[in-house]
Amino acid sequence: MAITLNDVAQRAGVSRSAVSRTFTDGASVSKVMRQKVEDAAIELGYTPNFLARSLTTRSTKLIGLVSDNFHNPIFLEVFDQFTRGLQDRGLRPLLVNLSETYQASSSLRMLQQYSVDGVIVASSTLPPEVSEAFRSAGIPVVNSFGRFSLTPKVDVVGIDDEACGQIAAETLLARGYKRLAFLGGPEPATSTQSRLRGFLAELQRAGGPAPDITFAEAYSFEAGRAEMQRLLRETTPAEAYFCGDDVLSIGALSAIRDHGLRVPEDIGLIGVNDMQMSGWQNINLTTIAQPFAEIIQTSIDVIVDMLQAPKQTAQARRLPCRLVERGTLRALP
Amino acid sequence: MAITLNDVAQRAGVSRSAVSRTFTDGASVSKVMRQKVEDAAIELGYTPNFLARSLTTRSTKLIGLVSDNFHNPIFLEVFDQFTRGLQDRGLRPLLVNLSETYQASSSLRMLQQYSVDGVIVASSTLPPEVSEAFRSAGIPVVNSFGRFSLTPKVDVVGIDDEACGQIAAETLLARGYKRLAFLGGPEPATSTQSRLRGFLAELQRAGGPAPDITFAEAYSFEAGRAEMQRLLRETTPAEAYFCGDDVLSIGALSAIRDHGLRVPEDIGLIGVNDMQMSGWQNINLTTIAQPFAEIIQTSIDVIVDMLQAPKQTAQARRLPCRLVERGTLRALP
DNA sequence: TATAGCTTTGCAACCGGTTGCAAAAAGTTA
DNA sequence: TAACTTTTTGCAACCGGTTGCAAAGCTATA
Repeated sequence: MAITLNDVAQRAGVSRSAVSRTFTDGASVSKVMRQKVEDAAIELGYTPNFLARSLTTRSTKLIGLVSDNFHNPIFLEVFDQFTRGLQDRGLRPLLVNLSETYQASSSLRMLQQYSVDGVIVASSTLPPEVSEAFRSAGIPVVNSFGRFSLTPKVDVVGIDDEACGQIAAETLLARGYKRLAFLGGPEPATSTQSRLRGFLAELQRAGGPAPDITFAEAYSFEAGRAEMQRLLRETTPAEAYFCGDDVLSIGALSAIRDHGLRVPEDIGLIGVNDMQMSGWQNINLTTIAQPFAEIIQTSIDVIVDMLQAPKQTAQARRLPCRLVERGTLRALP
Repeated sequence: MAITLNDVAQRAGVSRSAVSRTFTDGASVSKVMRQKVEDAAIELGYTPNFLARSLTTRSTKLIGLVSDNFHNPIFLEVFDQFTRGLQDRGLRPLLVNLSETYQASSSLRMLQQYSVDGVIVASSTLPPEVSEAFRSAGIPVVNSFGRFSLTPKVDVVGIDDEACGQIAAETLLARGYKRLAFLGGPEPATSTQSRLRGFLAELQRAGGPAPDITFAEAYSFEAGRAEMQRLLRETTPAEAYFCGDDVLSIGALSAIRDHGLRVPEDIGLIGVNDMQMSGWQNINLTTIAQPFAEIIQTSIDVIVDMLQAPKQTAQARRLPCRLVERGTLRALP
């Protein structure tokens, strides 16, 4: 069916090696040889088979892109940029969607079977063991949006979650908010824990009062809304909430407004991520932006480096967050 | 580095064929042989190389998943379901993100190089030629979310855009709206044109007045917002708008509210898609739902069938839309 | 126990490429 | 033109598997 290198060689009246060489750059081929081969190739519509080639070259240009975040809207930006970035470098993303039915362990086996050149684990909620398993199997791996560590077992690119909590605290205090609260993502998530830690540390340093602390069931609109509804029903609400993530914040925002309270007049709200919808004018959420583009670009750079040179020791990189002022916090006094 | 079939054969003291056979089901291997091989394989941590295998079996289980919709939030649901559905059937999605810099033609070449078993083109905006190119190259292809045709060149699974426009018209008329308008996606998009056609036909049939017709620059929040702002500034707004898509509707919604008008009291709005955010209580958009799950499931079924049996003639399937009542249209009289 | 029939196994060729090596061709220099 | 380089080319082995075929092993029957 498909045209192979043999067909082209025969058509051009040359050896198989000759054809192979004209299609691998840096190989020694004369002008006239190359011409003959290219003519034949075009005539026949030949395309080299990458997978066959990979057998000997030991490089498939396939990168496993594994995530479990498919429901969070930040996924939109993240996957758009990852796929483009990889494509721009001639790499191909092989997508893995982890879920209850598709476990991390089977994804390792599967990506091994496909001889991926490397793996990007894009998730802030997956445990480090997922990335480490790839490394143990000898596959270059980088954990994007992962947790910072001074002694990481795999390369990590993410934000400084504690600094993020600190920015939230500083911002809220600067605006004169007194009764503060933290509304986190799922309690076991390390990202939520680190943000909380940074938040508390800064409040304490500034001599502020201890905040209320609660956690939503998931990083989702419904979970944020449900938790805020519970808070409004069962507690005296705080003056301002630091929410673990934007989609959570938007859920909380809807609960507050439905309860007849105004934002930011009655309650202030600050999120984390700066996803697309946070900027929509009917949401207009004040938030701490994750530098998506930089994290993704850096992750790709790291994996590309690892493909070229065997890995050195693992390194964790923290990229800076920044405050994005919108309409859910009252103005500076 | 990696363990190969040879290593296992040697370790188990058997031939290469024996090892191969224990790992291909349906092959003839005795109990004791299988035991020996499996022991050696486990001991060495052997995983068969799928790509090498594909050379002779002519099947990679790789499915190209090509799209250009990465910015539209419906992408969230679509990709989550596609990746899971493919995984459940033992297929692997190789993702292609079409853009200005990465053209359809190069994606064909690239997917050929990787010998994908089939391709799913998931887009309502890409021209039919994109899918047809794959078919011409002999690659099984299905166009998900594509346009219906009585004589399709490739298999298509989508909704009936005209029926969708008809539902919109019926719904608006039933609520007693008189001055209607259509706010479409980009004018050249066939999905927008078909929805408009169905909308107009039904209005005419019912003896309703001709609607105003305008188009947004893109299927995006900003485009919907900008176009609605222009309408509010330059025209007398209609009583109700049928918007080409949810994200567009949400943009329009924000413009209307910013303009000091109420929805649904002053202006009614109905969208298409029923994406996740449309159900968020602070958006609460009345819309016509696309049956995402069914479209995706059907698309996968179609491609799987094509993998088994050589393709018959192409067929276009239309799956039914349904109205989702929320809060952006006034109640029935 | 000899023979027929079925199952299991290994050999060797093949899938579509790449690449080290040595021979052939072309280019330089004297 | 001969001798020496340098470049180009083809051969053959290899990458990690699969598979048709025939030989070997086993079981059942007479």
